[in-house]
Amino acid sequence: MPPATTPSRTERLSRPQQVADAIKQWVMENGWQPGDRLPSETEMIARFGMAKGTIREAVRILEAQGLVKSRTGPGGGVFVHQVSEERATALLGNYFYFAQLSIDDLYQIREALEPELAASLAGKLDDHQLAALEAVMASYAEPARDAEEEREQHIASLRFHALLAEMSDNRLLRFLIKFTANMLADVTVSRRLYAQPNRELWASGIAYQSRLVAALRCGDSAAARQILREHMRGAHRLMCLQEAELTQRFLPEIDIL
Amino acid sequence: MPPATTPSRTERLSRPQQVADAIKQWVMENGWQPGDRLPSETEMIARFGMAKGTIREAVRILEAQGLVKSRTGPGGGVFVHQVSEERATALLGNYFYFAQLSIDDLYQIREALEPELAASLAGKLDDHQLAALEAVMASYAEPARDAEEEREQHIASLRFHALLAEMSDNRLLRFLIKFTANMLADVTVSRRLYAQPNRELWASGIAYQSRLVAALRCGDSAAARQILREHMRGAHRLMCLQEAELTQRFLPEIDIL
DNA sequence: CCCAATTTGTTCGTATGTATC
DNA sequence: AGATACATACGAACAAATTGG
Repeated sequence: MPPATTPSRTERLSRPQQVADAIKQWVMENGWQPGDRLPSETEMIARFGMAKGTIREAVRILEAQGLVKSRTGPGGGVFVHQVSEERATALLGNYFYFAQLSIDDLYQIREALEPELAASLAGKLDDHQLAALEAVMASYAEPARDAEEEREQHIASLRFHALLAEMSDNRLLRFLIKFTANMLADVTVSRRLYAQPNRELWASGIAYQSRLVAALRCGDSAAARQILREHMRGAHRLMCLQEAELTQRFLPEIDIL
Repeated sequence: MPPATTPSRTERLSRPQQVADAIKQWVMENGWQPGDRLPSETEMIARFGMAKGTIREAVRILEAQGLVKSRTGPGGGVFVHQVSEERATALLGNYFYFAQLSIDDLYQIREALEPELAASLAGKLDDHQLAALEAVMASYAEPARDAEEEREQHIASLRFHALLAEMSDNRLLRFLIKFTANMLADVTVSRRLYAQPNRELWASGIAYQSRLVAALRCGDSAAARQILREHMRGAHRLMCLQEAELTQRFLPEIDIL
């Protein structure tokens, strides 16, 4: 288990926080692994010489971070738990909630990471995996007829990229690409960037993704990288236009600032 | 404030978790911002009809995620708080604690992101910022004489990259590069990859960084990208050699597997 | 410097819920 | 069904920290 969350500051830590840190360290020292049971509440109360409530708050802290899980009943208790990807995504998402990431910010990351992902996967995927990618593409083979369909297709298209990321054995790359796609989905949906169908974006997306799957199949790493690089640039450009148009349409008073 | 951390599952949530989610939503609905005070414990007890301990556990959950902070005394209370970068780093670090990221994983990310960062900063830095970079470089102008110095220089060199990242106005890029560098520092230190001074790595690092600062100064974006790309490739190669050598030295029995 | 008010922090005893045998 | 072993929740009292008079 990783080191304590807040070791640097010299400020007085609350007792539950101290206990949480102590438990963390305790788990590390003993090399306890996911699935292993921590001592029961009663034992911890004795071990730390603190009241039940304090111990419980400490356990809640670890639980909120996704590091432990507790179950009631006989054989129950507090168990070491591997932080799930969903939990990690949510926790990191909190950090960027106030940050106001722009379309440009997100695409700068996508333009760097996704071509690299494609290049590293070329020639490494089996028929089953390639078929799965084509199956996702099929879900938006027809252009959207209204805003609702447009939104669904947009999400599905991001799923294509998430699925591709899933196929990498680099867990960090996998996480970062999926996280960025998630944030992009949040931004575009919350800012209604998909209010009107954008036929050009749809058509170019389909074309790029088909070419990409072909390149992945025949193991052409350089082509895969290049295709995804162009795909990202194109999508970036169209998204910014969309954003600009929307800004102009709904917030004309911004001109006078 | 971002949506509840665990909305998807249909499993029964603990009451503190429910309360925490409710508070989150409450904050979002009212558009409360960092610094704003939440209702007092007493009010929440009345509002949710629950015991004090339950409310406190809920607040602890939010506090563990870095979303609120509480202070005692008059004028005290629970306050909405912007998740700090340190907290976000620690929380995401938890996710990768069990994941066993390899040197290759980390450098695949660095090779994709750092050249992009360099390119985007070329010509945008003022004299003060360029001087700051050179100051960090000066801290390892002389080759290390022992393992301890080698470790220090290694950390300082990662600080160079963190400082560079700090100069980007893309908060996501900034965070990802610093996070990756942090994880790399953890891995190399914990696995003693810097036990013996590596003169070649030191010399090439210095050379690349000098050239980089020059390219940044004269605004040559393409050159900056290319230099950092080569720098990362070189460092990656040398780190892997170091890793291989160390594996061979300390774990010879791995051959028989 | 102390005192009083306010708000979170901690304790303890008890009771309830839940899963296993 | 009942006993057991756990976490979970409640409530009342007390402690500690901070602010202002």
